[in-house]
Amino acid sequence: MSKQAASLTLTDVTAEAFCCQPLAQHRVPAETAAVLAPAFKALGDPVRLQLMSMIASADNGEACVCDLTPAFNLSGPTISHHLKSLREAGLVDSERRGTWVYYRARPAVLRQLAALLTVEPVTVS
Amino acid sequence: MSKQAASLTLTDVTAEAFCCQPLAQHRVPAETAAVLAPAFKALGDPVRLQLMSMIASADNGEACVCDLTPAFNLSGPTISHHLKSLREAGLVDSERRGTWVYYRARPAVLRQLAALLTVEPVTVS
DNA sequence: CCACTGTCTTGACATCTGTCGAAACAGACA
DNA sequence: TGTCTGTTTCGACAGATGTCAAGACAGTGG
Repeated sequence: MSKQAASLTLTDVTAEAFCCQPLAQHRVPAETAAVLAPAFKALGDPVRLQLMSMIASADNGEACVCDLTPAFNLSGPTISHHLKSLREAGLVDSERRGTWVYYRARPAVLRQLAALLTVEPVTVS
Repeated sequence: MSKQAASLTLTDVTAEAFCCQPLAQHRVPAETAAVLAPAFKALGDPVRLQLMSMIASADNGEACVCDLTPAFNLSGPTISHHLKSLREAGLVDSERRGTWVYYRARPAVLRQLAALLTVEPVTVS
């Protein structure tokens, strides 16, 4: 069978191909909702949505905190707090290299969320 | 002409084609983030994510509150509250027909969110 | 008009969230 | 070692959120 062997720790968004049937085609089961809702929640703040975009669209695929922080009128700790939210939601990874910390997007998770929201092009009658 | 007349209240997600460049291709501007974040926020609760799915995937495109409520171990007012959140986020519409109230998804908004999260298939080197 | 059913609003409550300043931690570099 | 810079954690606080019970509102049908 597939990756469903035993009671796998399915409760991890970062597992590749965790889901997703489009939300508009099949009812999202409670378990799936519990796993994916936190990711949407993380994107549900304007600051985090921008942070996510800045990270995902960065030239080399990663962004330094030192580049992210000045883009907002917010304190360092606050930005750090938001980045932690994104990290805990599985949307980004962080890595320290010397003095600076770099954040990198996890495209697989973004793809899952996008797949979930996918709607058929247009209802042609 | 289109709906863009003058300084249109662009701060409305429900405006067709309000956006969206994929988040991973261009930085999401603050204004766009402010408009779209509430939609993600609305999907950021497991109950609402399931409600959204139940509505969007309903047979005739609409779901009655009387069908939604029994699917959860939550009081009527609580479900109503969540449905209000979805409505205010522009994700669903509601209509009363006689005794029952029906909710219907707004596919255009879902499409915008999906477009925003779209990531290129796989980074082929 | 009155009662009954379905849905929403109100008021209350505990919890969570976004924000900051202060302090702690991690490396670089003298 | 000590100091400086960049980042995170801690502690605190106001405001938002999820939940419920009680009551208000909307339609149906006597």
